[in-house]
This record gives sequence, C-alpha cells and structure tokens, in this order.
Amino acid sequence: MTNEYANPEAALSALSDPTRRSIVSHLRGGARSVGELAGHLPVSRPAVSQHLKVLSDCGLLTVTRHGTRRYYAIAPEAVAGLRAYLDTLWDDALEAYAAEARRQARLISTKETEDDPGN
Amino acid sequence: MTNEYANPEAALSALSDPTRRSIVSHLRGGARSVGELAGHLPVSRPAVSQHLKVLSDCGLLTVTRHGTRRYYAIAPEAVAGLRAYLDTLWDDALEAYAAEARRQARLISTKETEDDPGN
DNA sequence: CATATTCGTTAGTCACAACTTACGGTTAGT
DNA sequence: ACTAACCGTAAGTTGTGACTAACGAATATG
Repeated sequence: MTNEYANPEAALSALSDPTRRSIVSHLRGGARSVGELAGHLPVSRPAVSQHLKVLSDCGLLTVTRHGTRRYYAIAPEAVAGLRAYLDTLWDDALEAYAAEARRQARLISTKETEDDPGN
Repeated sequence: MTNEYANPEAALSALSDPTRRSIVSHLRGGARSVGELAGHLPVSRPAVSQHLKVLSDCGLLTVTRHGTRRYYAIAPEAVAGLRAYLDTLWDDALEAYAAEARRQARLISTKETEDDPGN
C-alpha cells in the first residue's frame, strides 16, 4: 500500500502539475467520480486515474467507493498540513519582514506627523 | 526580462523541487549570497544559480547586489500571494467540510444507537 | 450466467527539468 | 593594468514524470 497520510512535501510536488491543480479545483464543490473529472479535463481517463493516485497518496484526496464508481474529495486535514508546512519554510523571514515593516512605519509616522507622538 | 511578479502557480512548481525548498529554508534567517548557499547544498554552484533564477522569476526571492556578490532573500509578498492562491483552490471544499461536520454532529446526536452499514 | 459500466494498472513513448562542465562578464584589490 | 573572487549563462547529458493504448478486476443489470 503506497497510501500515506498527509505528506506536505509530496503534496507540494503533486500540486506542481497543472492538471492536478485543475482536478483539485474541480473538487471544490464536492466529491466527483473519475468519469466526471475526465469529462472536464483535456487528458484521457487513465491519466486522470494516475493523477488521482498521486493526489491520494500524498493525502490530499480521499476516496469513497459507491457501486462501480469511486468518488474523490478534498481532504481538509491535508490542506491544513500543507499550510502549516509552508509556514515553517519562511516563518522567520516573515517575522523579520514584519519587524522591518513596523520599523518603516515608525520612521514614516515620525516624519509625516510631527504633532502625533506614537507609542 | 523573464522576471515577473508573484506568480503563485509558478511558485508552486518552484517549490516542488527539494533543492529549491532547501534554499528557501536556508533563507529563513535572512539574505545569503550564492556561494554561501552552495556551500550548504549537495549541488554545484551553477546549479544553485539556476535554482535561484527559478525562485526569482516566480517572485519568491529578491536579489540585492553588493560588490561582486548577490544576496538573495525571501519575498514576503509572494508568500502571501501563494497562501491566498492555495485558499482559492479549496475554499469551497473547506466550507463544505465544516458544514458536513456540523451535519454529522447533528446526526450522531439524534441517532446514537443506530448501526447502519450504508449502501 | 452474460454483458455493460466504471475504474485501476501496465507497458512503452516522449518531453522536460536538473545537473555538470566550460566559458564569459563584473567588481574589488594590488 | 593585471589578477582574483564571485556569479550568470550556454551546451550537452541523463533521469524522471506525464501521457496514450491495451488489458484486467470489480460491480450492477438483464
């Protein structure tokens, strides 16, 4: 079983493909079957199946069997995991940027509004 | 000029490469020169230059020339743009998930001792 | 049981991206 | 002006991933 739970780095690689991003976008409204997805995409149905496997293996999608069809849906936990992972990539940089922004704002406020002493 | 401003889809493709993620991770503490980055990476210096070009073209990094060196740093605006783009990919799905969670909670509270295997 | 539907998997092809090597361009120092 | 340091670019090779076509498994239906 290659299925693993919520791998943020694999999720990033998965979302680097335009077709897979389109699949995820089509799943915004809710679960869809493979045939439905393939009908709205410019690639063959097996290709869609392969993309769905990639998206499922990294935890971004979940599968629900219903008769002969399989409905794929976005896994919100993976979404949260990806956002958290991205934040760890540049958190320090964002803090430094925010600090710099505050410093710039303080400089501007002291220059433009002389009569308003900031705290 | 291949340089463009804050392309979220290109940023996603850029971050799909492990070496580029490592570069971004090394830039968390602040700006670094090409030689510094190459010293901490398992690839050659020209390869680092090529990766830095990709990261700069999608708007994720900024360059500052200082003597013979070029210092690369994370561009916080691109970070914010990427997060916003990701949210547009699955915002509806997240809302549907929250609604479904509420529906499930209501169902559980109404029929706690029911055992339905489904279809 | 036979058939159709739906989907996953495999094999094989092809394009692209990551890498190294070699080279050229800038800037600082002597 | 000459040299060294630092970096970007071009050319060429190689591995990886996306795709189609063909096949097989599972389920519903007559």
